Amino acid sequence: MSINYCNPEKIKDLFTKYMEIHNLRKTMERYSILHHICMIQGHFDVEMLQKRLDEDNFHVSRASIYNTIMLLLDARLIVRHQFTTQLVEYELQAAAETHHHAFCNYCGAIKEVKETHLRKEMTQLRITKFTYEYHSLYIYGMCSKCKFRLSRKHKKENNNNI
Amino acid sequence: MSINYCNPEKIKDLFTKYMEIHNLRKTMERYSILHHICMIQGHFDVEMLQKRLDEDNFHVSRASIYNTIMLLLDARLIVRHQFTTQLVEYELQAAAETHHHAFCNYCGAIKEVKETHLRKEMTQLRITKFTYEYHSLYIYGMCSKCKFRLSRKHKKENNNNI
DNA sequence: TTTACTGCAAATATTTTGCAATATC
DNA sequence: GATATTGCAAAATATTTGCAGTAAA
Repeated sequence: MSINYCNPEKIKDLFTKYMEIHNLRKTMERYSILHHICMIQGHFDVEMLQKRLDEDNFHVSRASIYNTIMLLLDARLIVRHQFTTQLVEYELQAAAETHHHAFCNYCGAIKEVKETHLRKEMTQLRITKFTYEYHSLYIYGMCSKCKFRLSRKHKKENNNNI
Repeated sequence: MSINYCNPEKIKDLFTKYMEIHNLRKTMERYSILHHICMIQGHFDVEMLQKRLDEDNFHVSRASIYNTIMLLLDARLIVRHQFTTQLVEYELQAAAETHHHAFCNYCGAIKEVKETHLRKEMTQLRITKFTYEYHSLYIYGMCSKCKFRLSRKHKKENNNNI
């Protein structure tokens, strides 16, 4: 149930500005990658992104995708998530800043959590000899489905022992 | 400047208890790996851990190190950090819970931040349909050294333009 | 005695790199 | 026209897996 709170045109303009400042070339590949990222609801990984581009008949090499993702990270237009060892995911910064992430340790589900109070506190955090730029907060635990499933399993096992 | 706030004996006992509950075998390898982790000040990676074990004439295979790390993560005795794409690091949970981490985007330095207020708030966080177990908070920004270095570089460039 | 665990090597997965071709400025 | 960027394939890196031997229970 994630909504992209993004304005694709605005994000594109920010990227253009970023590339101009850094004397980078504004290639079709880079714009196309960003465009498809804006079209994805929620998280994505490199695999998924390339598949979407291919489906849209715009093939971009793996190397270029990694290159562009690096630029977008540096431009602070996307953020990187890694909840488990296996999978690296990304998300539009514009979408990510609207919520925290709660990860279920038992089924891997990711729940988006609105919590403006905490976010405000952290943005106001002052660390000595350190200039705050951004942060990431991941909350780990058990989702309600798993809690229900595991409590039933537990009951069943106890009954079997009688 | 990181201190291991660990009591190796206590941590070993917790691991023993964990293995007994889960019907796992208490092997020399597993205890040796945990022992060496307790001896490391601050963060470590798989490479470093194996090197330390080898230096102590206790060779353990890569596979067993990964296996044991997985158990220790599951037992909540160590935590996993990944500040960048390249490097996965681990840390004793007992040490990690005493601080947050602030990562410098420009030189990669990791600063440990004492901030009990935030930690308490997060532990008290209640999310609907979700049972909190633990969280991770990373703060990203610029350390004072890089700020100084970059401001000097900037000044120098401006002078050259005159 | 049973079988979980280990070491080793091979397999898998992910990301980076070298280089010739191409497209941007 | 100069050169940054791309695609491709190969290389580098990190993690997992299969299997035979070993050791914990």
